Amino acid sequence: MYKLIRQAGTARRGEFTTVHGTFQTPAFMNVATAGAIKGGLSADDLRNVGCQVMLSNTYHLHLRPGDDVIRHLGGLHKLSCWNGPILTDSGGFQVFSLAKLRKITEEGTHFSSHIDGKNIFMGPEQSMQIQSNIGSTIAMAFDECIENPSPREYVEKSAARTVRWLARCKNEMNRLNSLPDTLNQHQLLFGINQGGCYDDIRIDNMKSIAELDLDGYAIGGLAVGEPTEEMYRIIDVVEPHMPKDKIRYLMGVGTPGNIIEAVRRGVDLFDCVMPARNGRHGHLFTWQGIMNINNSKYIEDNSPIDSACGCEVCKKYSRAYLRHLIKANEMLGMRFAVIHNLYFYNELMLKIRDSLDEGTFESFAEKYTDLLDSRI
RNA sequence: GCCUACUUAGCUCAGUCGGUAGAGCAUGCGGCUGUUAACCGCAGGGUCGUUGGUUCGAGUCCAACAGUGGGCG
Repeated sequence: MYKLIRQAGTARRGEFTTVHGTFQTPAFMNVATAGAIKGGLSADDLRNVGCQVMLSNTYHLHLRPGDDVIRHLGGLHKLSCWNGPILTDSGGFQVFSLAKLRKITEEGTHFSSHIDGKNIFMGPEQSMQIQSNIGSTIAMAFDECIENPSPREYVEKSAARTVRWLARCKNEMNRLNSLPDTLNQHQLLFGINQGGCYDDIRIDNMKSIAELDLDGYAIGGLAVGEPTEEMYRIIDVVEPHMPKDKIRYLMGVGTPGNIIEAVRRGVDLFDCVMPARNGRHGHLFTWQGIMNINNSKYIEDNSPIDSACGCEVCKKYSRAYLRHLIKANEMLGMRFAVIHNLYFYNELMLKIRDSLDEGTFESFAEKYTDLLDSRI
């Protein structure tokens, strides 16, 4: 349940209460696709980097170890030892990113497993059943994510189908939550706005899904090919039609600058693979901008990654050591980089919240939006 | 000492019937936005051990020498 604490223009400071605890918004969800943050972080590590919400993936967990297995083991919370809120993505994005061999019908989607090529069918009901078995705090609607730009005719058709799917998701979730042996009978459901880069489709779609009175609303289908300014414009267009009393989630976004700009436009919740993936690849987010620790200029640099950072890596280890570890392909290098980057993202959200509480958000945004996305 | 194999990019190696050289790794740089991603892309880098010979033309065929490995004494 979302509680709006205060507003600064369209920017919102709030909190969201669930059966697995309350988290403060704006918030960033740390991506643990297969039930773990890639780079070797445990649930304890997640707590240490200040994570409030973990995000895992329906599709991946369905394939391995199997959602039935997870259910028998007591759910993903028990399995991973993360006892805070977990949001599961629905699998809709995988249909998009594993686009090779797929067939989308009114019923759902046929596509092949990236692990063994096996044919998989997933529709709204299947996605809800899997997420129910995983026992996540928040389930995402099964949607179709399309690339930008896409032809208007297709976007229109797809967005309308996603609304019909959403109604089916809601019915199925209600049914599952009412079963006596369901892991989490209070599982929440967020709807997802689609409509590509067409303002009127976005707005119509948002109005339609708002009527279903869900627990939260996401903006999907952004940061998938369109220019950044276009993404901001779509948020501006959709925001007035999003319920004020529901949490708002911008899916898959983004860079620190993207997040600040989206908070300014009224978004409460984010997730992105960037801090983890780019970290593993040697790109580190700092309060001075983005650093590529692979660069030879750091070979003998004894200073911490970011002297302004309080993470466990910056407190003890040098740029030279981290560069060495990553160049030497040591697991510890990736782990350190991901710990640092996630700490940075979670601290970014904390500072955004503090600035909203103190009424200094605009000056914070002024100072950091471009700086944090720039290269050192 | 004799026999034999090898010598091409920093490293490990390809290189067809003779037509002025490629890869992987390494190095340097870049990319990554609801993770098929410890991944992907680009770039720099070679008087083909040396000296001769054959040939219109040799990394490639021949000889000698040098170095390295293996075998036999």
